[in-house]
Amino acid sequence: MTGFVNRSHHHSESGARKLDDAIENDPLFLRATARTMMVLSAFHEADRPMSLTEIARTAGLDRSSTQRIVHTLRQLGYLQRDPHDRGYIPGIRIYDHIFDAMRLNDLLQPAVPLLLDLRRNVNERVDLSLIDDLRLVYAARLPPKREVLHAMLVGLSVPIYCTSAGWAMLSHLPEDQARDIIRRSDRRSYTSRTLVDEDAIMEKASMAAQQGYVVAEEQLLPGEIAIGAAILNAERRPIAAVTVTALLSDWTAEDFTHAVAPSLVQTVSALGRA
Amino acid sequence: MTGFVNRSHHHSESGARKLDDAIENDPLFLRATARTMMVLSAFHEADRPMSLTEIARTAGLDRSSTQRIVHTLRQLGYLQRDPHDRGYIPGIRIYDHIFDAMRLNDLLQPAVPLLLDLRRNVNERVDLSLIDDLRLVYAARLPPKREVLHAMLVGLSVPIYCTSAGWAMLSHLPEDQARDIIRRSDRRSYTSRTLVDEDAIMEKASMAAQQGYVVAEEQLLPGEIAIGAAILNAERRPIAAVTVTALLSDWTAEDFTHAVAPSLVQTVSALGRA
DNA sequence: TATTACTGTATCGCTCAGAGATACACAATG
DNA sequence: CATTGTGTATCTCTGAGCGATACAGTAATA
Repeated sequence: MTGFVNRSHHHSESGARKLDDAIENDPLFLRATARTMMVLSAFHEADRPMSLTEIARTAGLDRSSTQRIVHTLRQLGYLQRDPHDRGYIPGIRIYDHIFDAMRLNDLLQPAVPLLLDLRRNVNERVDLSLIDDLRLVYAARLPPKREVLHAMLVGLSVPIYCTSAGWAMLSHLPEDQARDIIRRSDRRSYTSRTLVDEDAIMEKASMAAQQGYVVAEEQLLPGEIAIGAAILNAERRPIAAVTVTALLSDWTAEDFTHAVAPSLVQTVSALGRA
Repeated sequence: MTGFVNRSHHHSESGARKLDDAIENDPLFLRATARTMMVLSAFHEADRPMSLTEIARTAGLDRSSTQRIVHTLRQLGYLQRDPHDRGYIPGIRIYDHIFDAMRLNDLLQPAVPLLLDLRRNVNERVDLSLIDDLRLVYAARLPPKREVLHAMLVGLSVPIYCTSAGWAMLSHLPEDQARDIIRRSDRRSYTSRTLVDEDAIMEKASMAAQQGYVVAEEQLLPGEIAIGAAILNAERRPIAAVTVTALLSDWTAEDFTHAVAPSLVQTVSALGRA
């Protein structure tokens, strides 16, 4: 158990399969570009440096093509050898791109001060996540005092179907779209309390619709409680969500809700207007 | 003035030029892969959504090729249209890769708790940066209470020649390598106090060598003071640096140094052993 | 209202970039 | 010792994709 929720719900249907379809029908689709990104994506599956053969297998390419792509990406700084020369790892140039992505995201810039205010009010972990099909991807994370790396990492993704933020997003979608997301999700039980039943999840979404927020207890991790609310754009479609996360050892569910919900709702509504 | 230091010191010598060289001599170098990454890199130069033509010009490609690459990257989620449909911006899939890069970096994982300890001791901003040729790239950032986005962004890069962390790195390199880095740097004066003279910079490096840390006053931003120290790997080569940054309105240089230096030195030495 | 200059999008031949088979030196296994 | 991994290198043949060209829509000019 690595503690990372990522890597479990991949969005690539066996990688190469999707590629074939695109090539057939789409004359503008470049195989070479897709292959390049598939090599970079191969590291999603890994928890240690990867060998050329491993990358090839994971990306669904042959060793020769992989060799050339890896070689090129290495020249460019997007891949590098592990410090102990045990394999390849993502290179430092990746950092440039996340910087650009966040810099050019016009939700993030105004969000940070408001998120900091929220954290000061509630004094618990505050995260902002962006929607990506079936996932929520953390884009800004404000960890409390004592934390470990993974709680700080931008880019961690969690499923929609079993998170408070996810339920809050579902509550702002038409019912058929919401159900479609739930159905397509690979619903696994992260804890004994994880919701996997479609109707039970829709129930949570409707609570979110009524209240403007929704609470999730022990959906991803035992002992964890989270409250989430969605951020809507001008067309009232959900584009992001804010989550406050705490430990059940510190709060009862009711106390937590009463303490946090008002500030949270105020924050997301301010972000929606921005 | 955007407040971002990035985008000033690019590492690509006109982009296309470097590509030509590589293709000539290197049979394993894939033009298509390089072109793909050049399209993604085009956003380094931008501070707003980019049009196809802008991307093409910045990446040094023609519009047709750019169209196909952009189209493909968009299908894959690495690019997306701006919410207001004013142009292209980096897509959400980028976040996956930074997550992988940080997750697989075996310096970061053990570093975070130590950096948090350090920040608790000094109660000022703490950053960990990785070396990349002439640059330092922020990989972990612990902002103090009140901050804005850019102070939190992983992937921001700053020059080596005019930062405390950079001087600390230089102090652990052979003199010729250090001077080479300085000479190749595009030395601009960010403030009136920015050091641009090679010997003056080497002087700072030698101070870092003696003390194990070095202080930089108003090198990048007026009113800012920073203290940096290098992290060495097993072969005693500098691979990263830790910086503590504060405001001159809160500290005199001496007070700051006395308060922070011991904790900082202890932190980097612990990280070096890890 | 025309005009000019942008957008994004689409089509189509020709050709060289690159796919993929194959080989090799080396290291770490059994 | 054989086996299976690693990274690296070389070659031929072909179809992926280069880049020219065109077009509809929009925005800002005159």
